[in-house]
Formats: sequence, structure tokens, C-alpha cells
Amino acid sequence: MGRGRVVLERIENKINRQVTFSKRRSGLLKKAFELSVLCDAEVGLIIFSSRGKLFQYSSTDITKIIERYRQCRYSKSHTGDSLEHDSQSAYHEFLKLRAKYESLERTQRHFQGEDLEPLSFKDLQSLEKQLDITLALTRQHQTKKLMARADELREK
Amino acid sequence: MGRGRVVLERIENKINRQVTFSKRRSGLLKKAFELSVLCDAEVGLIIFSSRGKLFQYSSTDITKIIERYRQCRYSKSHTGDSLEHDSQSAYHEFLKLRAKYESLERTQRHFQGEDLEPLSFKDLQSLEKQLDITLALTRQHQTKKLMARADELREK
DNA sequence: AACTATTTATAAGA
DNA sequence: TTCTTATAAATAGTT
Repeated sequence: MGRGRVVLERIENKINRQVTFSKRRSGLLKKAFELSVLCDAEVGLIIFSSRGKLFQYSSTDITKIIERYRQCRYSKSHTGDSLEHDSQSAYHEFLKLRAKYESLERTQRHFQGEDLEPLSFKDLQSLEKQLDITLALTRQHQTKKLMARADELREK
Repeated sequence: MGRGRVVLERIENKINRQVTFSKRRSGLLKKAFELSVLCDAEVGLIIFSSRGKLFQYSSTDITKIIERYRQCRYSKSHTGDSLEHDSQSAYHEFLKLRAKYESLERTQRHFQGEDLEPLSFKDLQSLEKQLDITLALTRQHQTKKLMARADELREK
């Protein structure tokens, strides 16, 4: 869109780069805005110039967009993790917990007979073994409950 | 840029809106990429379609861009409550996740035959039922695996 | 910052 | 959805 074809690489001339940045930046911001209006989309755009200056467009509150992005990206849960140094580690704790949760969730699904396809034969065998054990225990406990109740009734 | 002038308002025709979204989205993503390359800029772009589908471009790890954005936005001249609110909601999310995790952990223990005492007779019955179902499925999957392997061997 | 020759994006149509 | 094409829009190079 101009008097010459553009080669897609960093523009080495600093002045040129700066001018192009300014032009294309405003073009990009405009198009982001248009997309959101025309197509009823939620758009968030963050630009840092090479010298670190921030430019931004967002169709709605950008923190909400980021929030929503996180929800989409990293399964269900989300956090407004922040930049405070000590909350970095809090966020790390959060991520660790989420990983554990998801792993547990997977195991749980197996116990409910879901997602068994990816399991190896060995995995299936050990699952079966565990199920057998638990089944026996469960029945044992049921019997125990029944006996206890029967005893109670007899006492009365 | 097309056979008609564009009016800047939500496109009411659904099909049209979808087509335009698809075209302009790819245009926007392309231009975001070009800006980052040509001008050595850091660009993060998040798009949600009106039906909630996520599209994204980022010149570098988007979480880093978001992090940097937040630093720019809040680190020095922030009014005090937005960050606080953020980290509070993060903590709230953390607590929610932990509660979910602990609840799942409890269920999981039951499936492993642990802590069955506190369960009611009804709970035990439904656990038994689930175990029976899963057991059947597990055996079914094992058989399937074996058959598949047998087929394989026969082919050779 | 303006201008303008061109390229690029895309609206409408197939 | 994909392609084609006429035209609008963006912008590279220039002033």
C-alpha cells in the first residue's frame, strides 16, 4: 500500500522505522476498533514501541478481556495475577494448585469410566484392581451399616 | 476497501457479519504481525468473536506482554484500589480452587476405598453402583485392547 | 505533516 | 467456505 513493496523484516533505518510505526500503529488501532464495531467482537490490542512506549485499544475494559482470555486459555479457573513481586509467587502457587487439580480431575474421570481410551493395558489392569478392592470395601461397609442398624432396632 | 463504502456500525445481517469478521480478523492479525516485525514492536492482540471464540496474536509470550502492560499501567501511578482489587480477586480465586481441590480429593479417596466410614448407606450404594459401571467399562476396554493386539499379530 | 502513486485489504458477487 | 474482482483504504516514498 504504497510506492514500494514491503519486505517483511525489521526496518533498519531508525527514522523510517519510527515513521512507519506511527502510521501503521494508527492503522492497526483503527482496524481493531472497526472490527469490534462492525462484527460485535471483543478486541484488545496492546502495542509497545521499540522504545517501550505503550499504545492500547480495547473495545471493553481490557482487564476483562485479559481475564476472559485467561479463562479460555488456561481451562476454567483464572486469576487477576498482578505485578507485585510477592504476588508473583502467589500466582505460582495458584498455577501449581491448578496443575494438581487438573491431574486429579483426570484420575477422577478414569474412576468414573471416562476417558479410558488413552490408558494402556497395564493402566487398565491396575485400575481394575483398585476398583475391585474398593468395591469389596464398599460392600463391606454397607453390610456393617446394615448390621449396626439391625442391632439398633433389636435394642429397641 | 471493497465495492462499497463501509458504515461504521454493527453489521446486522448475521452471515455478512460473520464473513466480514473472518476477513477482517485475518487482516488485523496479519497487520499486527507486520507491525511487530517491521517496527520491532511488541504486539499483543486478543479477539473474541461475538460467539465467544478466541483468536490471538502476540509477537512474544502474551503473558509477558500483559505483565508489561500492567507494569506500565499501574506500577508507578496507580490509584491504589485497582491493584488491590486485582490481587484480592486473585486470592478469592485461589481459595475457590483450593476448596474445589479438597472436595475432589475427598471424592477421590472414596474411590480408593479410604474414608468410607463417614458415608451414609445411600452414598455407599451409589458409590458401589459407579464402581460396578466403571469396572465393566474397564474390562471392556481391556478386552478391546487385547483384541486389537491380536488382530495386529494376525496381520503379521 | 501533506501528498500521491501504489499496494493491500476487502465488500460484494459467484 | 473459497475465489474473483472492483473498489475503498492504507501507506511507502517523497516533498
